[in-house]
Order: sequence, then structure tokens, then C-alpha cells
Amino acid sequence: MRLLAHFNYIDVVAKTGSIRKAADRLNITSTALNRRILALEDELGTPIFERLPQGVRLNVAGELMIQHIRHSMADLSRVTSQIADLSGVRRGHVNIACTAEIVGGFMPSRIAAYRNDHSGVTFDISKQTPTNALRALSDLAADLSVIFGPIPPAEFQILATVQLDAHIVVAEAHPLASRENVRFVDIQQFPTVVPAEGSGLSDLLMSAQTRSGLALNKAISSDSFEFMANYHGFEDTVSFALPLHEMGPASGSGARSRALPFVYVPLHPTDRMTGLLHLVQAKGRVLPVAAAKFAEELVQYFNEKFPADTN
Amino acid sequence: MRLLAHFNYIDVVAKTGSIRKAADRLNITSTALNRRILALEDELGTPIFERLPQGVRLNVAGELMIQHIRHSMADLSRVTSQIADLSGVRRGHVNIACTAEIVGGFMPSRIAAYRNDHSGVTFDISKQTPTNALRALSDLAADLSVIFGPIPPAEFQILATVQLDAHIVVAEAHPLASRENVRFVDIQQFPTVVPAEGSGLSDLLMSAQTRSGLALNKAISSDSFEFMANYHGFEDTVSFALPLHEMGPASGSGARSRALPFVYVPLHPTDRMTGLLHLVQAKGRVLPVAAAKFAEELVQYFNEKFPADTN
DNA sequence: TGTAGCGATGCAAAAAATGCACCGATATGA
DNA sequence: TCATATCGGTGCATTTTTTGCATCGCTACA
Repeated sequence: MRLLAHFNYIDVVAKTGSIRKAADRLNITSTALNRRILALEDELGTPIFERLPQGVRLNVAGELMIQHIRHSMADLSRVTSQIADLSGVRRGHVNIACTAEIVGGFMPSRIAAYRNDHSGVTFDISKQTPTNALRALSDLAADLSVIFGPIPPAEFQILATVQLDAHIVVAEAHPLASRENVRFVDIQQFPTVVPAEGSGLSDLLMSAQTRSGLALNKAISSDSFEFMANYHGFEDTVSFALPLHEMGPASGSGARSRALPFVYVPLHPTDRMTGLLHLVQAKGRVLPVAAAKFAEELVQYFNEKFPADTN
Repeated sequence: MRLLAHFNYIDVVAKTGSIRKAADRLNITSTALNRRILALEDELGTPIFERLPQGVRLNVAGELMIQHIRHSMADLSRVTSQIADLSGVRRGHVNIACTAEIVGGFMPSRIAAYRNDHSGVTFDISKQTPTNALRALSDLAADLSVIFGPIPPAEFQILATVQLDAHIVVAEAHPLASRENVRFVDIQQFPTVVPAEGSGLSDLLMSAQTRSGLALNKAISSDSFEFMANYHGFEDTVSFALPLHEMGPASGSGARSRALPFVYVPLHPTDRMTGLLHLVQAKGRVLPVAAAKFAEELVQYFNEKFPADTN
């Protein structure tokens, strides 16, 4: 958007903390960018950046200004999205921040389904810690966040909540793979691959260990569920995940039998580990049409897939 | 503000309904303005103005866009006001829309008092019907509205409410001037100057007539309380007003005895005509510092002046 | 049916933004 | 401690954008 180009320039400078680096990223010279900043500061009658030997940093006035800038840009993109919607062509862009448990789960299938209907809509999915996923909403860096973890504070608007039980994940050949369910004590004898600290699933595991008095045999810790899922082929480990995976069409009854290399096994009811998944947006914000519609479809998906748990 | 000059141009065009007239007002040529509009429409990928033989008018996309534009400009002015506030110099501008009963009442003294403390703050006061005073809030054409009339709908935020009794206004030499209070029937024998229809005071009068079954002897109707107040010197008329006048410092005990040429006389409790005055802002809007502070002082003034009635 | 007012456009002039080369200042590493 | 790399800031020539003038085609109105 050329309209608020000035604003975007400032935003990038604020994010990179350096005029020269920002200029690089924006494909202009640092001179031009520098002068735009000086012009803006002149306009405002006060600097908005502190000049440090290593670059620049927003001062208090700049913090106020950058809020306006981000809000303006987000609002403009909402408006253009609505305008595009008027002419029948659904276009737009949706920024989503997910926690690690979610990003590889149902998101691919949901986005594919949405883009199937509205091919003009583009997406940006980023994996974040629960805290940062929420911060992204406040910063207007994300339109929607899907987090597995603590209940978001009141300054966020929860669009849907789903209650989910953690499962263990093992290779198909693993001794536990054929079990109906497993006790916590069963897991203890295997090396485990655990999610990195700070994730919602990690918190669940921690409290489960405290509760049961049993310590897991932690072999590997990772913030990537993709890594954990793929590690099972190489060692008889046990890992943990939410049973969210959706099959792509290629894995159907057809030609290529791209069977999952791993199996979800639920925990025994006694050792059940339950957490909450939340679909969240910034409170009071009017989302761009595309983001709002996608959220709507996601809520509907939750209602169908987890009928008892949604509110 | 040069920052959002483009936006302001569009706003003026939308308001005047003509590119040429808007260009005149903006001191640029119609060519330049026309091309800015074309450029913006090109950017958005769709026209935002309908071209009529007599000028232009916003289409649906334009209505969406103009909302963003006005919101952006209002928000930027709030931010610049806050930034100015940081550096200790309170600067800024406050737009106020009042109904006719208010504009000449306490507003002059309140604004003078505020400007006495913050000489950098400028004001714009416009007299409006109650409906338009509220619309100005929605359009972001006003930061605050002070209306005497119906209770504003829920989409507005009421900062203060004061209950006020209408008084009659007569010349000092008028037969009713010395009365403690007057009955409605007393007024009937004099010609009256009544407020124009649509004002809150006019509504009060209407319902008082209906209630009492007595019809006023209406000689003159005006939307200007200034006219009404000044007419008493020429004919023994009775008019109606809220007892809101504040004396300027010049009318004190000092040199020029600028005594009021008219007198407020309350109505007898039986015929009391009570209405509500509201200080209102757009709901959910963060006001510029100057406007917020002024509103604060106004609320405090209400609390002191009308202690029992305020909430 | 003529006239006045509207928005749109080609073209030249004016204004603004940009890029290059370079300055002074500061942190960093040998 | 000194050389060096990196930072933001500035003078000047160049490029790009914006503006104004003259003029077009069109429509409403008298």
C-alpha cells in the first residue's frame, strides 16, 4: 500500500532498530529513509527516535506514534479488504500467530479449505510462544491467534475455546502403539521427547509429573513438533502432542499410501492431561473481512470437530 | 498536518461534494485535487466517488474509506496532542458542538477559564440541533457535544448529566420581572418569543402547553437565544431560557456596570419545566488530551454548580 | 438551444524525493 | 591505544512526482 508508505517506513525502522538496515529491507537508500524520519520529526515538533551509537530506538513520543501508525495501517487494510469484498472478489490477507502445538495440526487443512473457496486470500502463519502470540494481537502484527495454554487476559477477545487431552505419540512399531490407553507410569520406562518450556503442553506435563510424583525420562526437548514427530523413526521414544492432525487428500484410500509414521495413544483417564485451546483476537478490533470470515469458519470447524467442548 | 494531507483533501471533497469547490477551499487547483483522487482510486482498485453532472458523491466504497480517513485524522490529532503534552506544553484543539440553549450560556466562561490555564489550546464551538450535535460526534467533526434535549442513544458516551429548570426571561422593567415565580397562566397574557422547533427547550414548552391546556401567545420564534435576549428591550415579551448565563469579569462591581438587560424568573413549582443537559462524547473514542481535560473541568464545574443534579 | 459548471487529460514548469559522496562520532577488536 | 567498521546526518546533482494552465467532452438549466 503506497498510501501509508511513510508510516510503513517508520514501522520498519522501529522494528529493525536501524535506519540503514531498514533502508536495506525497504529497498531504498538510508539517506532517503533518514530524511523521511527527520521530516516526520520536524512535522511533529519532536524527535520520535533516540539516536544511539548502534542505531535508533523509539522514545516515548515514538511509542505513541508507532501505535497510531500500526493502528492506522491495520485499519486501512481492513477497509481495503472490505472494499474488495464489495466488488465480489474476496481478496485480503490474514495474519495468524499460533503456538507450536497448533501450527502443524489443523491449520494447514483449515487454510487449504478456506483458500479453496477464496483463492485471493493470502495467509501468514507464525509459530509463537503463548505470550508472544497474544502480544502480536496487541501490536496488530496478527489478526488472530490460536493458542494452547493459559486463558488469555481480559484485554483479549476469545472467539472459541476447545478442551483438549494431550496424547502420547509413538512410532507404529513402538510397544505402546497398540495400547488402548497408557498410564503415566508406562511412559517412564521409555526416553521421552518433551516440548520446550513455556509451551502449554510443557506446562501440562510439568503439573502431571508433580501430581503423579513420577519423573519422566527426558531425552530431548524441542520447540518443534515437527522434529518430535519425525524423531520416532530413529529411536523408541515417547513424545506428547494434541490429537489435531488432519490428513491431506493424498493420504486417502488412493494411490500413494502416505501412512502416518506415528500413532496417537490417549492417556488413561486417571492420568488425563487436559488443556484449553483458544482462538483469540484483539478486543474491540474490527477484523478485516478475510480474517473475520476465516475465524468464523474456524469456529464452525471447532463446533463440528469438538462438539461437546466448544462454547 | 501535512502527514495526512491526502486524507484531508478527500475529506473536504466528500464534504463539499465538488472537486472544484474543494480545491478552492484547499487553495490548490482542481487539476491537482482531481488527480489525487484518481490516484487514490487507482490505488484502491475501485472508484470511491460517483461522478454526477453537478459534482461528486461518495459511493459505498467511499463511505467505508471516509470513515477510515476521519478516524485516522482524529486519532493522529489525539496522538500529536498527547505528544505535545509530553513536552510540557499543552497544545491542541477542541471541537465542541452545542445546542442553542448552551452555546451562549456557560460555554464562554468555561472556555475562557480553560484557556487562561492553557493558552495554547484553541477551540471551535458550533451551534447545532441535538441530532446534528450527536452526528458530529459520530463523524468525528466534534470531540464533545453539550446538548439540552433527549437522552442520547447508547452509541454515545454520556460524561455528565444535569437537570435544569426552564425559566422565563423578561426585561427588567417587565411586570413579571419582580415576581418570585410565575404560573404558566401569567405568561399567557404577554406575547412570547419561543425557541425554534426541534430544540430541547421547544419540546419542553410544547409538552407544558399540552399538560396545562393553555396555549402561549407566540409572537416570534427564533433559533437564536441571543436574539431572544436582546428583543426584550423593544417589546414587553416573555421568552424562555435555561438559567446558565455567567457574568464576564467586566460586569463585576467595577467600572462599567454592564447590567443584564433581562431577568430570569423561575416558574411556579406546579408548572415546572425540567429537562436534561448532557455532556457527550463518541463511545469508545479516546479523546485528544486537550478535549479530555476540558471535559474533565466541565464535569467538575457541573458538580460545583449543580451539586444535587449531577451523576 | 445556448450557457455555465462539472470532471478529465496533454503538456510544460515547479517542487519534492532520491542517490552519491562524504562528515563526525562511537563502539569494537587487535 | 589505535585502526576500523558502523552509525546517523548533510551538501549537491539528478530523477521522480506533483502541480498549474489550457482545453476537452459532457450534462443540467434557463
